[in-house]
Formats: sequence, C-alpha cells, structure tokens
Amino acid sequence: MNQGMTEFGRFAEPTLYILVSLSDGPKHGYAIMTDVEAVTGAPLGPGTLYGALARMERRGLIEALEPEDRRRPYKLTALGVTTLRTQLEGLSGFTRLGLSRLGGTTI
Amino acid sequence: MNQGMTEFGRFAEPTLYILVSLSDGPKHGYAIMTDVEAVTGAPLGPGTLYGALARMERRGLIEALEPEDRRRPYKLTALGVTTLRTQLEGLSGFTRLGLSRLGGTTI
DNA sequence: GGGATATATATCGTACAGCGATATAGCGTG
DNA sequence: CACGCTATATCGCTGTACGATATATATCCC
Repeated sequence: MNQGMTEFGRFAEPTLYILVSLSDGPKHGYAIMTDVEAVTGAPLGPGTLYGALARMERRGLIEALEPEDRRRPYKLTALGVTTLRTQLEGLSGFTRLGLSRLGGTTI
Repeated sequence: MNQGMTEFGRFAEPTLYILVSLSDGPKHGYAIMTDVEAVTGAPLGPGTLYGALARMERRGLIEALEPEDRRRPYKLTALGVTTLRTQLEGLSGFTRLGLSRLGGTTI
C-alpha cells in the first residue's frame, strides 16, 4: 500500500489512473507509465503497473490486444468504460462535496 | 485492500473519506462511520476506521479532542486541512480530465 | 423488567495491493 | 560501442483494508 497522502500527486488507486490513461485509446504498459506520470507528476513504477494490469485483465476491465513488436497494448472493455465512468462521476461529486465543506474551514 | 472498483460507491482511500468527513467539523468514530456510509453508500467498518484513525493521528493529519462521555472526537489539524485541500484539488482536476477523455469513448 | 437494537470503541488475523529493486533485452544515437 | 531509452516481467517486504469478533452502555418498546 502506498505511504498515505502526505506529499505527492497521487490521489487514488493505480487502477483508476490506468483506466483514465486507457480512456484515451489503447496503450501499452510503458506508454501508460509515462502518461500517468505526466498527468499526476508521480512516477508509476513497473512493479505497480504490471501487477495492476494483470489484475485488471483478470477482472475484465481491460483486454490485451495483439502485440506489436515488443509492445503489448491494452484496451478498455465495455465493463472498463462503464466502471470508469461510474467511478469518475462518484469521485467528482465527492470532491465537490469535500471542497464545499472545506470552504469555510481555516482552523 | 479493497476488492477493486467493480461494484460500489468507494473511489479512493479511507483516509480521504475520513478527512472529508471531518472537514465538516469534529466528529467521533461512530459518527464518521455513519457519515461516510451516508455519503458514499458503502459501509466503513470499525476495522478500517479505527486503524485509519490511529495512522492519521500518528501522521499528524488529525488530532484527538477530550472524550465526552464514551465519545472520542477527532478534529483536523492544519496539516490535515491543507493535505485534504491539495488532494481534493488534484482529484478534481484528474476527474475532469478523465471525464473529458471519456467524452467520445463508447467502445 | 427485559429483550432487542443502536451507539461506541477496540483488536486480531488474513489477504493482497503498492511499490521499490532488480533482471532482461532490443533499440537508437552520438 | 557504450550509454540511455524503450519495454516487459518478477520478487519480496511492508503495510493497508476489512471482516469478524469482543465489549459495554444507552435507548426503545412490548
């Protein structure tokens, strides 16, 4: 598990970052790594990435495409898309709630 | 770790839910449990809650207040507030990005 | 009064995710 | 040709998530 939320750019689970990265279109592992790092600022190491990809495939969120060269691309499944949309909408509402609650708080 | 993101209302780490719950004002454990469940739809069990509270206190995100009756209330520290704000702002941008990327995707 | 239910906190144990470290190898380029 | 980038894969440790369980008081209503 990660260190908590003390000092970085990572806010949720790697799964969600990977789903968002793939919502752009199919990508292979290394491209996902660089994409996530570009978006969040925090590097996503291979230990996290490939473990997560295997789990996500097992759960039917993503699906492997034919390898091109050394690259093994993945695409979202229909389940992956709806899962991602549900998650993002929920998170969006949740962050709005949090930010509005924070509005007055200064301590 | 949780089951993934297959079918529920939980999108991020319990820590974040607890921070948001406390952004409302100080609360004791049981009140946090019911608040989080009301907001997310998913129950937050005591095993998750009290473990997370201990960690968060150790990390200086929250601070215990004087017990009233049987209740042990917690409040956000200044660090907790800034951490939460940073997290929520990051998440908010991230969800916007994700939803905009999803825009066209139908599979 | 007493049984059920809600309030409230705490701990144990297991499963497994997160992630750094490490290994391997092809490719491009100065 | 050496170095750095691209690309995938696995190992192993640590720590988190969370259900189960225990305990105690308070409240409700029959």
